[in-house]
Amino acid sequence: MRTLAEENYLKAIYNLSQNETGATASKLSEKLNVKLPTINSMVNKLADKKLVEYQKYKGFILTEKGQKQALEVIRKHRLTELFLVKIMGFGWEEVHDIAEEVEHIKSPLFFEKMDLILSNPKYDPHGAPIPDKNGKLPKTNLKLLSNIEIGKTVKFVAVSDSSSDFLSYLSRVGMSLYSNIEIMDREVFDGLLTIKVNEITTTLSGQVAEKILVE
Amino acid sequence: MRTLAEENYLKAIYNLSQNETGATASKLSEKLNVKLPTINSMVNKLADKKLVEYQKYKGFILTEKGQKQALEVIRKHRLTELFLVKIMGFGWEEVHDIAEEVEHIKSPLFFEKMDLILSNPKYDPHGAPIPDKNGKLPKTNLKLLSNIEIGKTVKFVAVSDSSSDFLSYLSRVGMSLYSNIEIMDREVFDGLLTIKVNEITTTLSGQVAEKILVE
DNA sequence: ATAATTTGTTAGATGTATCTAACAAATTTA
DNA sequence: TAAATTTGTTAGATACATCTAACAAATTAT
Repeated sequence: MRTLAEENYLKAIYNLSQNETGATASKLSEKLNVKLPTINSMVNKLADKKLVEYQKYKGFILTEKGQKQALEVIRKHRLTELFLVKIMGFGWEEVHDIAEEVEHIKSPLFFEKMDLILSNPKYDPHGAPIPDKNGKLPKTNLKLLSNIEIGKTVKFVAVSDSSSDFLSYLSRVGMSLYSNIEIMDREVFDGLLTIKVNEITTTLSGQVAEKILVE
Repeated sequence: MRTLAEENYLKAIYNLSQNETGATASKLSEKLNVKLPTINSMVNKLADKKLVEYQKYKGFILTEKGQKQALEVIRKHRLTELFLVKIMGFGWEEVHDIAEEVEHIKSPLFFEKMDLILSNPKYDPHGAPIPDKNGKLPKTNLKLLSNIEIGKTVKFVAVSDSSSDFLSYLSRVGMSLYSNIEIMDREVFDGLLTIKVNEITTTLSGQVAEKILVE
């Protein structure tokens, strides 16, 4: 049986692989808060199980089997987040940590019921796509708010950081998913951004703008 | 931090202590599906942590601290069962196994929200009392259906077996919680019981009658 | 292109939870 | 009560997931 640690490694490798930089030992180490030698021995085990492929001193990639398993866990995570928000009344900034625990529940029935109650949802409360039962992801074509030209108006559809701190900050400045954002101005020096959301003009730092996904 | 195994031992010891026979190593071994030497070393650890008291070759009892922790887990289990039935639409025969997993979620917020949604419920879907936040249990005065005199009418308020097999059987013969049961006849030889529920006459074996709690 | 730094690996230890084999105590049975 | 059985304990092994210390390879900087 898949252990808790294994599930977390698969998920982390999957998530890192989505970035251009790919999944390396040190990145995993940082992400999972685990020392490098531990990463090494665990990845060796995952390789023995044909879940990841790797060669010494190169990065890791998930095999098809590994990716399928990673997506199962991610499906559980995202379904849970949406369930927590829609059915249980949590705020979008509260659900990440709870879902990190719930995603490891084995019972398929539990998640099938969530899926049913939520009517086969496609996106979680942070705009991330929910893989379907076969691990298929809805295609999305997202851009970073930090790259949009001045003058354009875009729709806020996802965040790339689900931490409570970040999401609370967004809520505090009145930004919520699916609102329209008009790009008023951008400071060349540091990317400081002036935007208009719901008739209100706000200023966001470059770091924040990089975590906001729009279309 | 409390481990998963620890929580399961505390819960099992608590449950066994409720029976007259008390919690012994071999009973725990059977209940947890773990060999005797494992029980031994685990109970030693729990004793080091002042969660149980025990002397060699005697049974175990929970300390106040151990009992408090056991009741926390039991609270989570029973809240979860009720949530699964009332909010998620599961049948009472489906929820035990799922709750066995969910009860180990750490997030207090998750269970506080369930408690809120369910309005501080007092009983789970099997009639078992839900400990409150301080570990207090509502007093109940239950009798076994197998001990009720012929001619009496009683109310079905709980079961002592939450397994899917048992509960599906009860549903199949039309018995659900809070229905009134009239004792028509009892066979002296084997306790075979004839009862009337909702105008329908049914026969239950002695073993089944022992798992049905009434008042 | 060599030195310094970063990144990755090996070796060996630790804590948790489990096991089997061997034995000891308590209880039951003849 | 002595033998048989059941129940409990000790000793030692194993798998998992982690660690530190030491070293090796790859990358970057001088």
